[in-house]
This record gives sequence, C-alpha cells and structure tokens, in this order.
Amino acid sequence: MHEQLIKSIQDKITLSPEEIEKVKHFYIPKKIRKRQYLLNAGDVCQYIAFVEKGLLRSFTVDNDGGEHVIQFALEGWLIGDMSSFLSGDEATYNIEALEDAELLLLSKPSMEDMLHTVPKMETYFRILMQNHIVALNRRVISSMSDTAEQKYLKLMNNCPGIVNRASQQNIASFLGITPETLSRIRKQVAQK
Amino acid sequence: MHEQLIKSIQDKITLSPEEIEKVKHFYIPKKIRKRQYLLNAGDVCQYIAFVEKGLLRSFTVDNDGGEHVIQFALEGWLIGDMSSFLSGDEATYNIEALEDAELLLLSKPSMEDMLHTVPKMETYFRILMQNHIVALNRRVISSMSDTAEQKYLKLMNNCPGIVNRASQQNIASFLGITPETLSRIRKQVAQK
DNA sequence: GAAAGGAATTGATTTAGATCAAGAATTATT
DNA sequence: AATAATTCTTGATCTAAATCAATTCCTTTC
Repeated sequence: MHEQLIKSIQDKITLSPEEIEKVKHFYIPKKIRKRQYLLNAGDVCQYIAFVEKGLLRSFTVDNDGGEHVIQFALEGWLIGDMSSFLSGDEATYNIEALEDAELLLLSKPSMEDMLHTVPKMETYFRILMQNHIVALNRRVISSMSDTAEQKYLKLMNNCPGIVNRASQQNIASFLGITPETLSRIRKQVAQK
Repeated sequence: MHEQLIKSIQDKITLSPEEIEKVKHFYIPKKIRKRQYLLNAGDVCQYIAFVEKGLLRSFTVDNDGGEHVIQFALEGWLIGDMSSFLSGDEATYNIEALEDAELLLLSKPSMEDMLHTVPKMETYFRILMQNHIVALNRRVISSMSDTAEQKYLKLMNNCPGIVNRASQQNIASFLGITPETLSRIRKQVAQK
C-alpha cells in the first residue's frame, strides 16, 4: 500500500527502516472511485493526497462556467490545494478522481507531527515544493510561447501516462486549447 | 535600509525587537545600477535578493533568442532563481535591474543560520513560497483563458507600480503578448 | 544641444486557433 | 443487447493577436 510513497521519499532523501515505518503511520489510506470528489472548491483542504494508484485532476470553474484543469496526479504524485491546506483558507480548486484511486492522506496536524518526529522529511517537502515551482514556471513560459502542437508534444514527452489515460477534453483544458484543436493536432502528429 | 524588509516580515509573523535585530544581520546590503545583472543564467544563484528600492526583472532567453520575462520585483518583493538557490544547480534565469536598486542579499548559509536562530522565519518563508505558488497558478490560468486586454487590466489592478515603471516591451513579454498589441490595448483602455 | 539608437505608435496583412455545427465512435445505463 | 449519453472527429467560418513595415517620439551619449 505504501510502495509509491516510499519510492518517492527514497528518491530524494535517505531514511532508516525505522524512520520509514514512522512516516507510514502518519498517512491515512483511502480509496475513492472514479468521478468522486476529494475536495470541493469553497471547503478547506484538510488533506494533501499522495497517489498510490489511479489518476486525479484538480480544476477551477470560472465565472462563465468554464473548467480549467490545473494539475493531473497519477501514481507517485501529490495533489491538493496547497494554499488552502497550509493556510486554512477556502480552497479555490476542486479535486476529482478520473480513475478509481488509492490515496495516502496527510492531514496538517499529522504533517506537523511527522516533520517533528522525522525532521529529514522537511527536506523531502522542500524538494517537492521547489520542483513544483520550477514546473509552474515552465508551464507559464510554455503557455505563452509554445504553439498548441509544441505544448502537446512536451506533455507527451514529460508525462506520457497522462496523455494515455486522461480524456482529450481534460488534456485540452490542461494545455489551454480547445478539444477540437487537440483532436486535429493528434491527427497530424500520428501521420508523421 | 531595512524598512521594507521589516514591513514584509511583520506583515506575516510577529518578532520581538531583538529578533528583528538578529534577522537584519543575516542580510547583506547591496546597491546595483540600472542595466546591471544580479544573476546570469548558467551561474549558480548564490543569493536571493529582497528589494528595498528599485525595480528588477528575471527572464529567460529561448533557443530563438526570444526573451521571456518571468517576474518583476519592486520594493518589498523577493527575487532570485529559487530552484538554483535551493538546489545549487545552474540558474535558468537572468536577473537584471531595470532601475537603480538597493537590495538585501541572503546567502544560503545565512538563510540556514537565520532559520536556526529565529525559527519563526520558517513561517515567513513558507508563506512567501505559498503565495508564490498561488500567484503562479493564477498566472497559468490567466495566460490560458484571458484575452490580452484582460491580462493587461489584471496586471494594472494587481501591480500598478509595475505598469507605471516597466517598459512596455517588458510588460508585453511578461504578459505573453507583442509590444504592438500592448500599445493598441493601452490606447483603447485610455479612451474609455 | 545635435545626432544616434531605442521605444512606442499606427497601419496593412496574415495566421493559429476558436467557434459553430453536424456526424461518427466510444462508453454507460437499463 | 439496445438505447442513451458522452466523447471524439471533421469541416466551414471567424477572429484575436502576430507579423511585417514605416513613422514618430523619447532617451542617451558625445
């Protein structure tokens, strides 16, 4: 049940077997089914979720009712409304399972306990945050300067799992293009 | 010399006068002149810079030689290549002063010392990081779903200082539009 | 203070991608 | 298995913004 989590941690820091056992106990396993929501915009985000299995998306709904996919999360990724989780303010994002999923939830008190008990986990979360900021900056630049095709090809290279498993509507929304444009791009890319 | 920094900190956490004095000593004052670079892409980002006075920008140069403004920083803001600073890897951003500037530099060893000496500063940096992530997410959504005019109006509302002080080329680059388009938008906005 | 070099404006044209619309192909539901 | 409901594809048209180009307006700088 914790393989992905352990892998994710050991990728970044070194923990003793005892520390690993301690860390495990701070996470609450939870299964959710396709189409279920883990978080509704307006609620406070009580947990950040580590994905052991499945695929989720976070998204906002704008004034005109348009959905914007902020992030996907598959095996080994973390998802949540970080800002709401850390500050206790209302969440601006919704989080929905796109496939049946197995999650490991971490509440804020558990997180604080854990960082106190296993201080090396500070480094783990710092690295995650840092990677996240780098990824967001890349996405800003890409959304400003790449063509729709370049955006799609980059996503395909960086996250083939998402391209294979998410619907084209969701992928298009994530890339900031229409589903029609994505469909045409896929056709072109296929025949070369 | 430290007014802006103290204001920024006291905005988020409460420190005793003694703690404030301690914090001050970890920062190195530095003046740089317009057009000077604080960081070149490829170097390691040794310092994050708190802006006491002036205006700076960080930007990347893509393969075709095109510049992309990542961020502006004016009084009370922090600028640096966070990823390079924290990880020690090569910076991907350049940082340049757009006006003569007075900075307070924080090196990584100083930062670690400071967090150790005044642990409440952890919270300060956590809040800064968190705000940064929220801002980046907003920017991604805006760049995908807003028109050029909406992007400009939002920047004008959120950061009038930048709109007034940065060149239109830089503002256009930051917004992901051409200088010509920005010029036309400004004309329209002015006559209403 | 004149010349030079950018920066900003304005106009004409092009284009990538959006929008509108209708049909084909999957996927769900009973 | 049959029907309903999405999702995806394909085509025709439209539009916001890019590109190309020429002029005017500011700053530098000598």
